[in-house]
Amino acid sequence: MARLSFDLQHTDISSNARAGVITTDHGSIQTPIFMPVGTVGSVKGVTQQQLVNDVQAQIILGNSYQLYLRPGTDVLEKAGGLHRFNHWDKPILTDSGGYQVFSLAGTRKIKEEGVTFQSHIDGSKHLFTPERVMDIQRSIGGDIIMAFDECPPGGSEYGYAHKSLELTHRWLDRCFEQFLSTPDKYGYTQNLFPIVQGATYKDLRKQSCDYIASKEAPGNAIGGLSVGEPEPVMYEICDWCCQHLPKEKPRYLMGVGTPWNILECIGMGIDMFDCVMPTRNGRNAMLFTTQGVINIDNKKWEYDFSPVDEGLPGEVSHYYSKAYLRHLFKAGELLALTIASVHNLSFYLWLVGEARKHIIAGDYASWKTEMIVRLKTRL
RNA sequence: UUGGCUCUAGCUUAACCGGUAAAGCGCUACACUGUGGAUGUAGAGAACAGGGUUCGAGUCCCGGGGUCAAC
Repeated sequence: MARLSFDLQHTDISSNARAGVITTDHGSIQTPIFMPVGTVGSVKGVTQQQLVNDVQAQIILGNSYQLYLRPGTDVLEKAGGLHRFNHWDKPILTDSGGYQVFSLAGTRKIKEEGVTFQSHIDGSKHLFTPERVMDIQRSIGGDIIMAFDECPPGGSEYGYAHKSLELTHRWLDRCFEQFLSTPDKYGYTQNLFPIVQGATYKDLRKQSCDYIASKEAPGNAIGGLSVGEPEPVMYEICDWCCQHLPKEKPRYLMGVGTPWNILECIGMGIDMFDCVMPTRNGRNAMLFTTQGVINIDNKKWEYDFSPVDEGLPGEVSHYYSKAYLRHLFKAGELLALTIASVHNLSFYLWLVGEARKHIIAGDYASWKTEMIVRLKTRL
């Protein structure tokens, strides 16, 4: 039972992209990697078997805010942790709830101590402090757990971003103090990743990168991007952060993004991604394919009996036709949501796998440029 | 057969006294980035065939359909 390690195997000669292997007590992860989001302990609409066999997911997310509210840490502890509760034997990463408090909760009050907020489920009042969030994530039992941060909205003013960043850093100290003084609960090692903030301001981001790096955590995350700022700004800040974060540790860009976002950011040196887009947009009939973006709800697919995506190796994308999947969406069938989610996740995992191959082959930059044009095509 | 009620967009319903037709759902598109089967935005689409009164009719009259009740 050991701390998470990162074996950096290849650095692309044509870009800053890297290929590596992350090792945890629940197995290893080939990077760059995309991590499906499993908010309440399930990836919406997708079974664990489908995640393993069709999607070929190597690690999934869980959400502290959601799991704390329901079913509650008591149930998770009695179950023996989330891995046993949802029967997922591979690595799990849990988000701290910092983002959810900002995006989901109704009224919230941010103070030095922590955040008081109202549950989006029943309106009940709760207090999240860095210590409390560490305890919750200890109970959930993720292999990777995240620091409790404040995620200021895109376009935040410098003054606010600065104050927010300082608070996030003070909270980070408390997270580490609590994390290091509490034991692993289920016999395997948990790893705490700190999160860079600083909105769209380079000096704040650099300051944050330096502070985060000083924690010497086994991995580092970049938060507060794709929260409303223009895409070029997101790229610029991501690139900047990559330049200032340790090379020998995995870099995790939180909550991003579109397939082309992922390829661009891999080129900057990001190793890990998570995003709700493949599943959420999938449930809303948006398919990401090897040929471009499809809105399967569109009338033009009514009589198209070709497979959802012939270019993808996985079975799901060949098994069903576009016309059939459109029909299922129109009919409001549950199966539509599942097929779209499994397909999109398969595509995302295939995409990062291809990226890895081209990093190792040393032609990532040219492959990426060509690929992005194709993936952005609206079919 | 007689009497009452009723007829407006694909569906369900609005519109002061007669002044030039709105909405929800559905449909056609678009948006969605540490979750949202949600939501938002844009668009297409209508008066019971017909006739009359009137400067002007969804609105009044004749005629037609539906429905309920009595015979």
